Amino acid sequence: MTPRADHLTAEVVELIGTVVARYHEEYEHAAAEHSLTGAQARVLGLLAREPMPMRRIARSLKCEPSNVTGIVDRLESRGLVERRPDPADRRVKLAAPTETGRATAAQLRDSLDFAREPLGELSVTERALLKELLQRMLGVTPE
Amino acid sequence: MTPRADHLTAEVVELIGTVVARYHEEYEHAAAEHSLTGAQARVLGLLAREPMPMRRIARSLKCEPSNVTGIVDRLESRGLVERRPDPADRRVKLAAPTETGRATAAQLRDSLDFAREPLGELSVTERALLKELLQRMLGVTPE
DNA sequence: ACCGAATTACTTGACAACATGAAATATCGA
DNA sequence: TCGATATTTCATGTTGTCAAGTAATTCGGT
Repeated sequence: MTPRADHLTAEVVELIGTVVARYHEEYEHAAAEHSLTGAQARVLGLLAREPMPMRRIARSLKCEPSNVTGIVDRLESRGLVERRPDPADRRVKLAAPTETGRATAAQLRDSLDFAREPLGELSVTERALLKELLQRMLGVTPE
Repeated sequence: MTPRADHLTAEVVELIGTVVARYHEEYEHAAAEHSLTGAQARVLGLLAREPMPMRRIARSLKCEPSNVTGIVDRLESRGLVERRPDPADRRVKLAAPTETGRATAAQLRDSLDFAREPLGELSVTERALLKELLQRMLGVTPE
């Protein structure tokens, strides 16, 4: 595989680690302001985009489906999410945000200042550059 | 505060989210290969750099000191870490990696291919550019 | 210099959330 | 009907918080 990382690469890795830590901190904080845990906020954000079966939530979160049951339970007991039957398949339950849930998700998205604010430090050109570098790094091939 | 994010910024935020997710995945995976949890791996990595009192571990992890007790307990029961008295202050306990712990930490660091491998996609110039952009974003002022 | 009070470091215990894996139930598809 | 799939439940372990408790240090006043 890759040989031992050079100094520059190591520095970048370190920086990414810092970004990750900062991101998490901000995310948890934003979630906590709505009395949500990180996991709950993630699921709510996911469902705000599009209702989906439990199974798919689990795939998105990369965790076991049995875990999702509990998270959705807690969201449901707070009236942010509801389970609806899937007309096409009676085994599956579609989790969908309620009206309140959608509102909370929107507020949450807005208060997710993490990258928005620091990105203000960068010019438009730089942001575009950063975007391209990250895409390349992630192996995203722009169509 | 910052006005509603423009399209470009939103894209970059999204990308950062993806980077964060990928990073975590890789980190947990690397930790699991040594039968460690993410938190345990983080603490071990921290101590491999430099032994430190429990309180400082808590500050690094941004969690309560009482939480660190349990994590270090588990690492200690597996012989990866030991608690030593601080000669200067009998209240504090210094957590330090054992020989095995240091070896595990080194392996862990090496298997942390996340950013190393994808960064291979970028040229040296690009990596330097990325480093600078991330530093600016994080508000790091290079001396 | 001394003594008592506040502070600090760590642990313990109770409790909630998250996470996994195995087993149970219900439904689908071939 | 049989095997696969979607969800839940249960047992268990780790991470996290908070409040209370113990031990050691520091500081202020005399």
